[in-house]
Amino acid sequence: MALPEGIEEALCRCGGIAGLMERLPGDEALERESALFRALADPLRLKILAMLAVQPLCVCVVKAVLGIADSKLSYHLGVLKKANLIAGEAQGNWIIYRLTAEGEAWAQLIVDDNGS
Amino acid sequence: MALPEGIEEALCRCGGIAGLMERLPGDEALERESALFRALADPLRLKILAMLAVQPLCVCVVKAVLGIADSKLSYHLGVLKKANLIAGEAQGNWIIYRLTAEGEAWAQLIVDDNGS
DNA sequence: CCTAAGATTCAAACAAATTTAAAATACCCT
DNA sequence: AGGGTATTTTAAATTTGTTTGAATCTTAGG
Repeated sequence: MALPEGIEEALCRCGGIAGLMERLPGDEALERESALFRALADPLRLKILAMLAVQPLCVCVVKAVLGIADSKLSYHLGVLKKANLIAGEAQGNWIIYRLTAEGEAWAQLIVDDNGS
Repeated sequence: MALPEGIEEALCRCGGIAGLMERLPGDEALERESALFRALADPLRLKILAMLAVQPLCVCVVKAVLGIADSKLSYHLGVLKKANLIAGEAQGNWIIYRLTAEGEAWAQLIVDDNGS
């Protein structure tokens, strides 16, 4: 395999193909990180995070703001929960969701860059 | 709609449902951000970003490291390119990909948290 | 020109995520 | 206990994203 000038030399300096491979994150780390991004990869879910960044909310308020079906909302809340971005706590008839520490960090990023 | 204690009061303080909606990022911002996360939501693509964080590389070297089919790699490079995370420049027979400024920022995050 | 190597495109097959509507669960209140 | 509200679960239908292999494009070099 011939290589373009510049690349070959730089590649040698970092140990060739083998050296490059050693520097990369392991498969489980990549799997874990991509799973997090997958949870963030939906506008509805980002909107939920932005809402919960304002204050903890019960499902019914989130539903009122988004205007979507119960089960659809429940699905998306489940995705965010499984990704450890939010956590729900039952309080009487309601379940109140709030951001986790990790969720807060990401919500910050979303709200900061809101294009407004 | 009755609400749990604490939530209703806090909700009033921020302008009720209407007040909450005003605080959220607009649809186009959410669409734009979720599109970025969608591009990051795959372990193979994160691995490519990690590689390019070491140094710019031609497609053939990336392929040698990942061990996947040409067209598969091309697809994923296309996704990253469309998300503005990488850019390719032709040099003779090769195309050399490098991280964009935005790509660098995200690659940093990935490499930092590699669990090793 | 012709060929070979590097890379992309296309369409079909496949896999994964999302939506929908119905049914189920859990809790409070009388 | 029974009824009503809030939320989740399930399974089927749909949509979206990914893989595969064949065909195409581009460029360098004989």
